[in-house]
Amino acid sequence: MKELPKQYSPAQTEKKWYSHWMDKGYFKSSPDEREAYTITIPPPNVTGVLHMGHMLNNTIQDVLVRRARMQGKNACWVPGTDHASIATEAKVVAKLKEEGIDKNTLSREQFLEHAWEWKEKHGGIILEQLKKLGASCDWDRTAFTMDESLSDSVIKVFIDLHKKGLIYRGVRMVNWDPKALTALSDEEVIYKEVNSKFYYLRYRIEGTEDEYVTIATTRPETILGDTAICVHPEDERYQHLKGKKALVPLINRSIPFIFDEYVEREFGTGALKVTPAHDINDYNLGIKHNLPSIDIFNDNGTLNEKAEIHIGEDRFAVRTQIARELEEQGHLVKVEDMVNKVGYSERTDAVIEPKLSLQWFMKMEEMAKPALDVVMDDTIRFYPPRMKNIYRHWMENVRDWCISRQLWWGHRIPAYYLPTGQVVVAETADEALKMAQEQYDKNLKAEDLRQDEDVLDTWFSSWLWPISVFDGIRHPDNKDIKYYYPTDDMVTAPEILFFWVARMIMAGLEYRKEIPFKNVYLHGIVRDKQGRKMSKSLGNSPDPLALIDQYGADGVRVGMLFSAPAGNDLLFDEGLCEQGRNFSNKIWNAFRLTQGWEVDENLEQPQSSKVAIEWFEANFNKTLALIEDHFSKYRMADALMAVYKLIWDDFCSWYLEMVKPAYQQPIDRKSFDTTIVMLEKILKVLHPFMPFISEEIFQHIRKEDAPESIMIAPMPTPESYDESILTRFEFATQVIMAIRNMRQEKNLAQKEAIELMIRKNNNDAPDVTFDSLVSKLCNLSSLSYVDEKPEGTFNFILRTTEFYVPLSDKIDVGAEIAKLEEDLKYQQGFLNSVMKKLSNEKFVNNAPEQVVAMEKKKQADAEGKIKVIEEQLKTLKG
RNA sequence: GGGCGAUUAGCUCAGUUGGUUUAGAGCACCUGCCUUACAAGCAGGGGGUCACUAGUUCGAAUCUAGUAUCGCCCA
Repeated sequence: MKELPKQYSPAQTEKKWYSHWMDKGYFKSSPDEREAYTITIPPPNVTGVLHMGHMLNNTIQDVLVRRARMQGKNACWVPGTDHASIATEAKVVAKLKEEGIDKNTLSREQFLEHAWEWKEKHGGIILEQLKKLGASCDWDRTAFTMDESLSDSVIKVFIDLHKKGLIYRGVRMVNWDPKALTALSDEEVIYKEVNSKFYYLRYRIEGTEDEYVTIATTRPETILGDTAICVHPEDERYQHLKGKKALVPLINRSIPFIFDEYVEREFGTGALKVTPAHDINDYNLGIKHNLPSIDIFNDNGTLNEKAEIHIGEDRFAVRTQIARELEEQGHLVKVEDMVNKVGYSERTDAVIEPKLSLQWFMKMEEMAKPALDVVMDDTIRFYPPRMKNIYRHWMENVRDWCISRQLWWGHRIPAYYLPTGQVVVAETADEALKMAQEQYDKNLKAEDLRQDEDVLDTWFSSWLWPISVFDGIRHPDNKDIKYYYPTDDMVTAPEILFFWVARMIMAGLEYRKEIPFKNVYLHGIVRDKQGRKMSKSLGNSPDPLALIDQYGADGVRVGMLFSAPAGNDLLFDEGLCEQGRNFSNKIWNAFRLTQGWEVDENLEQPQSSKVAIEWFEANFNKTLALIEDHFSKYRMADALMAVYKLIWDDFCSWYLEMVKPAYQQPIDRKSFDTTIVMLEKILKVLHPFMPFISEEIFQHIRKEDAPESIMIAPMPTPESYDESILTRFEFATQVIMAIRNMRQEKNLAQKEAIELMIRKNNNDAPDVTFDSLVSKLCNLSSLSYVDEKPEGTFNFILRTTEFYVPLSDKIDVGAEIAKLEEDLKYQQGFLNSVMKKLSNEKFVNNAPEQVVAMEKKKQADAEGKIKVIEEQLKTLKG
C-alpha cells in the first residue's frame, strides 16, 4: 500500500499538475472538426493585480471551459489584458514623479518609452496569478489591446465609422478630471454624497445703491464665471427684475436676469446663478438664452485670467478664500450645511469638473437599436434574465459616446489637422497627406499636418475584443474567426454591462453581422461580510494568493462559488474557503480509505454491497441530471452544491460505509473495482470545480487504458435509472437513522449487536432489498419479520410499519406513551388539514385529478399510521 | 426626482407555469462521540405567522394592490 498522508496538502500538487497540463498542451486549441466552445476573457488591466472579483470571474470561466472540454468540445479560452489608458498613465506619471521626472518635460515618445517599460515589468503579473488559480486558458493566444493586430483593428474601425458618419468631433460638456488631465465618460464618474456648504450670496442690482438679489450656491468660486441670473417667470418675488442687470460680487461684472421655467422656485432662494462653462444644466440654459460662456479654469483645476482674480490658484483654495472675501464685503448672507452629490474620478478620485471641450464622439442611437433587439428576443441570453430590463433602459436612453482621452498611453486618434483647421482621417500620416493634397491643397507637405494629440478611450478597443483577438477585423475570413466566432459565453460583472457588453454587441453586429456571444453570465460584485465593496482604501479585501496558499486553489474556488448565488452580489466569507479546503480533505480521505483495502479474489460479493452499488449508480445518474439542469441555467453554486452532497453525503457517508469491509477484513474484487470506477466518475464530475485534487487522485487510480489526464477525460453523461430503488433506499435510511437514534438514547454502543423485529400492517409485503444493508450498518444480530407484537421491547413506527428492538433496559412506559401521543397529535393535525381540503366540494371538483389523488393518498397514509399508533397505545396502556 | 430589484431559519440563499406528507439547503448553533479513512471528522438535534395589510382563488411563500424597510442604476 502507498503511504498517504492523513491530510491533503494542495501546494505541491497544484504546482505539479499545472505545469504538467502546460507541458502537455492541454489548454491549447486550434480549429478542427469538433464543435467549438469559446470564451474570451474580460481583459483585466495590464498593470493590475488579482483581486477577489477576478478570482470569482475567472473561476466561473474555468469551470465552464473545463466542463466543455470534457464534454468533447474544442474548448478555447482566450486570455489577455487591456491597456487601461487612464489607470496605467496615472501610475506611470506617479512613478516618474517619484523619480523626480515631470511628465510635462517629456516628449510623447519619451513618455511612451517609460510606459512600455512599465508595461513590460508589470504587465501580465495578473495572468501569472490566474495560473495559480488553475485557469485553463490557451496562453499562446494571450492578447493585449495594444498588440499590433488589435491596434490596427482599432484604427481601422475608427476610420470606417468616421467614413460612415458615426464618429464626429464636437463641443460638449465633458467630465473633466483635473488630475489626470483628461475627459472621462459618464461611466467613469462616481457620485458620492458629501457634506457641503450652501452659500447664500447677494448680488447688487445694477443702477441701485442697496438693492440686492440673493442666490444660493455650493460653489462660490464659480461666480467669477457667471453670465446670468435666472428666475422662474412666474415667481412673484422677482417680477421687478425684468430687464435689469446684476453685478457679480468682487469683480462687478454686469450680467442680465433671465427667466426660465427650469428654475425650481422652492430650491434655495429661487434665484439661480448661471455659469454655462461649468455646469451642464447652466450650459443648456446658456444655449437657450444665448449667453456667453466664461471658462475660468485651467485644465489642472486652477483659475485662469478670465476669472480676473485668484489667477493660478486652485479651485478649492479659492472657494475658502472667496467665501471670506464675500463675507468681508457684505455679500455673504448666510451659510447652511447641506449634503449633495459630487462626481469623483473613478481612477484618480479627483473631483470632476464639468468642462466645455472639443472631443471626438461616436453616435450611438443607430447602433443601439439592433443591439437591443438581439437581447430582447433572446438571441443573446442574459443570466440572470432580469438584467434584460436594465439593459433595455440604458439602450433606449443611450447618449453619444465620448471616445477621446487627453492622454498619451493608448491608440492615438488617426486624425490629422491641416494648418487651415480642416481635418482628414487616415490610417497613416502618408495616407493622410495624400488625402489632404487631393481634397484641399496639393502643395501640402508632411510637416504641415499635425496628428491629433489625444488617444481613444480604452473601451474603444475592448468593444472589439471578441473579434480582434481572432484578428477578425483585419482578416474577416481567417480560419480562427470563422471557427470560434460567435463565442459561447461571456462572464462578467453587471457594472460593465454598458461600458462593455452592450458595445461588444454593437461591434459584433456592425463588423460580423453576428452576435459576439450566445450567453452573458453576469455575476455579482464581491463584497465583504458586511456587504461593503472591497477596496484598497478600506483594506477589506483579502489577498487572493495568500488565500490560495492557505486553502489551496481548489478550496478557494469552492469558497468563491459557494458564496455566489445566481446573479446576486456575494458576501465573501473566508469560512467558505475553509469549507472548500475541508471538502478537499474529505475527498482525499475517501480515496485513502479505498487504498487501505486488501482485495480477496476468492471472496464473494456480499448482498449488502450489491444493493449499495445499485443504489449509488441510480443516485449518481439522478444527480448528474440535476447538475446538468443547474448548468443550463448558469446556477453554478447549485451545481457545485449538488456535487458536494453527492460526494460527501452520498458517496462518503452512505456508500463507502455500506461497502466498507470490517476492520482488517478484505474486500471482494467486484465491489472494490466498482468502487474505484465510481470514484473515478465522481472525480470527473468534480474536476471543473476542483481541477487539482481531482487530477491528483485520478492519477493515483488511473488504469493503463484510461485517458492521460482527467482534464481530457470524457464527462459522464446521465443514464436512465430506476427511481424506485431510490425511494426504497430512502425508507431504509429512515430505519437506519431511527436505530441510530435509539442507540444514542439508550446509550448503546455500536459494537453491541442488537435484534430487530419488523411487523408490517395492512397486509403489506415486506421489501427486503436493503435488509442486508440495514443489518450491516446497524450491527444487527438478527432481522426478522413477525406477526405479533413481541413483549418487552423498545419500538418505533415508520409509515405503518412497526419496529421492535428487545433491550435489557427497563422500558419507561410513561415516556413511550408520551412519545406516541405526540406523534399521534401531529398525525391527527396533518390528517385534519388533508380532510379540510377533501371535504371541500369546490376543491374536489376544481383541483386537478392528480392533486386530489395525492390528497387521498395522504389521507390513507395518515389514517393507517394513526391506527397503528392507537393500537400500540392501547397495548401500552394495557 | 425617474427606473429596476429585493424582503423566507442566527447568517447566506433555493423554492420552476399557484397544489408533492401543515416550508428546504449550506454554514453557524446545541447534544453525544478521538468508533482503525477523515476532529479539516462522525452520529443526532433545535430553529421560520415566508416584511406587513387587504384582495383574487377550492387552495398563496408563489398572483394583484397598497404600506414599510433595504439595495442598485440613472438624473
